[in-house]
Formats: sequence, C-alpha cells, structure tokens
Amino acid sequence: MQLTPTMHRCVLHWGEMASRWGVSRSVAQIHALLFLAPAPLTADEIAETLNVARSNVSVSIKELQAWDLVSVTHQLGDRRDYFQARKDIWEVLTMIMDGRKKREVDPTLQMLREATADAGKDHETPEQVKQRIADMLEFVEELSGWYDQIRTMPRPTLLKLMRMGTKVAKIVT
Amino acid sequence: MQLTPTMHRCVLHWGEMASRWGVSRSVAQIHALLFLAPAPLTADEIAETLNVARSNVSVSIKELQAWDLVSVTHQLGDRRDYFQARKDIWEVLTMIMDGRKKREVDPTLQMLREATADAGKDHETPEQVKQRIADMLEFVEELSGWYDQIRTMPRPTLLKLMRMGTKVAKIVT
DNA sequence: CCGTAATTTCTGTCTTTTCTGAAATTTAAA
DNA sequence: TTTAAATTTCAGAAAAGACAGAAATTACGG
Repeated sequence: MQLTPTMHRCVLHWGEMASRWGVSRSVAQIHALLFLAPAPLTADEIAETLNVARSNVSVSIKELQAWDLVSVTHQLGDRRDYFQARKDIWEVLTMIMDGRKKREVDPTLQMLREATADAGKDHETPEQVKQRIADMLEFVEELSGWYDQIRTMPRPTLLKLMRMGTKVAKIVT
Repeated sequence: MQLTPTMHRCVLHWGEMASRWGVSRSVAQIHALLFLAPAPLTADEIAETLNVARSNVSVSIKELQAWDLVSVTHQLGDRRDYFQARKDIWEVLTMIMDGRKKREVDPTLQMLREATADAGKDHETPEQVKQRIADMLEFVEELSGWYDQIRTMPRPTLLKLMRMGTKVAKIVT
C-alpha cells in the first residue's frame, strides 16, 4: 500500500509517540496504518509499506488484538488474513483506557489490598505510613469503581455530560 | 532510612510497575520511598536505602520534580537538600494526569492540527482518510478541552460528582 | 578567595527491549 | 495425503535505555 504524505506523517508521528504510549514503535505504526487505511490489509502489505520484518508484523498484530484494537477479516477465495483497525475513535479510546487500567492500575490495587490486610500483623510500620497506604487504597478503589460505572453509561449520555463541561457542577449545589 | 517490610513491599511493587507507568525503576522506587517516608530524606539516604548510585538519585529526583511530585526542603544548619513527595493522593493523581496529557496527548493534538490544516493542499490523500484525521482531531480537541474544564473545578465538587456515579446521567435526560 | 561538602554532568558499561531472518508450524486447497 | 502458501515461533543481532562511578561544577563556611 502506497502512503500519501499526510498518511506518512501520521504513521511516523505514531511511531515517535510509541515509547510514551507504552508500546513499541512497530505496534504504534501498524496501528496508525490500519486506522487510516481505507481497506483491510494483509500482513505482507503492512510489512512492505512500513519496511519492517514480516514476523514483526505478526507479533505486533497480536498485541493490537490483545488491546482489542485490530481484528481479522477475509476475502472470498483468499486464505490470507486481512487486518483492520477499529475506526470508531471513541471505542479506540475506551479500549486503550480499559487496557491501561488493567495493566497499570489493577495490579497496584491488588497489592494495596494485600498490604492493607497485612497491616494488622505489622507492628514495625509507623501508624502514619499505614494510614497513607490505606488512604491510597481507598482512593484508588473509589476511582476504579467510578470508572467501572461510567463505562456502563451509554455514549450519547456521556457525550452530553462532556459537552456540559463544568456546568455539571450545578446538580451538586 | 530503614524500610519496614510493608514499606519494602510497596517500594518493590512501585519499581515493578515502573515500566508500565513509563518511568524508570529508580524513579518509581524513589517516588514510593518519598511518598511513604514520614520525613524528608537526603539524596544520600535515598541512595543508601534503595542501593542505587548517588548520581542516579540526582537524575531521578530531577524527573520527579519535572512531574511536580517532589520538592526540596532544608533543615537549619544543614546545607543538604531534603526531598519530600506530595502526600495528597488526589494531587498526585492530578500531577500525573497533567504530565501525561502534556507528554502523550498534546504533541499528537499539535500534529493533527497541522495535518488537518495542510489537508487542503493535499490532493493525493483520499477524502475518507482526511475525514478520519479530521474526526480524530475534533474528538481529541473536545476531550482535551473537557479535561481543562474539569481541572478547574473544586475538588469537593468533583468528589460529589464522582460519588454520584451513573446518577449524574439524570440531569441530561 | 580557599577548601570542602554537596550536587550534577558525563562517559562507558550493562541490561532490557525491539526487531530481524530462519526455521518450524499451521492451514487449506489440490 | 501431499504440497505450497501463510503464519508463528525462536534465537540472536541491533538499538535503546538505565545505571554506576568518575570528573566537573556549584554552593557555602571560614
């Protein structure tokens, strides 16, 4: 697939942001390419377009599938896999946030629960420190629960709430 | 400074999460240590407690200061720097979100603006692709603006809204 | 100013991550 | 089956990042 200058620019930018986003350059570039591509692409097309090893595409696609950002389709009379990315930008954000919560928050939540549970037996740690850990646990639990609730709300509702901006505050006054 | 088993566990966990959070192990461990520490610590104390090079502490502290998570204090009659971390967990979250937005979102927003502005001159890129980029720009602009608004709201208001969970939806019905 | 404590910068080493190319495996048509 | 295309796995090369220790700089008391 031939990249136009604009697409080229986006793909390169995605690649540059990759390390900040916590994925490898290949993963980010492939995602950019599939997100922009007007039609699904085969692994070979991706490898050729981005000049990366075919095997690299295979592994990167696996990761994008784990994030639920890319899926496979097929063409009649063609055994190759055709990959396409989620095009709905709102859904893309949701998938990324879900993934990040699972990887970046949940393990810590788990650890804080254990640490707090064990605090009784621990007579060395100053009360002040235990309290800080407990406070943190409570805060993260609350945030986590809030996120799970928001996640269930229909998109139009969220959109309306978002567009109200700070005006939502009036309901709590 | 001597770590109690509970503190030890937290510091190690922070270190393990570091790569997922996008910082180095040292940065995460130092942050954990300073967050839990009942009193400010010198760079030497940090280096000794965590068994890392003194220079490493210097660089890591710089990064934590760039995130606005750590500040310097002094003791009378002691020229050494004493470092302390923000203890308010809500503020810590805010600083991290601000930092992430600045590093992970703003550069992309910038790029999307430029790409969209240049779209007129670009006659190669399919309309469909240009549209996808424009939609993405609009979405990210909207999210970004929303975040900036929310950021200005007083904490008690946000807390109340958070505790309402999905009940906030009733104001848009 | 001088000497020393404290901190930072720099350079090279070590570790980790990413990526490639080859080999192995899977898949499906013949 | 057999065969060939398609995909995945794997081992090692290459690149990036983290870190230690030395050297340089800064800050301060005398």
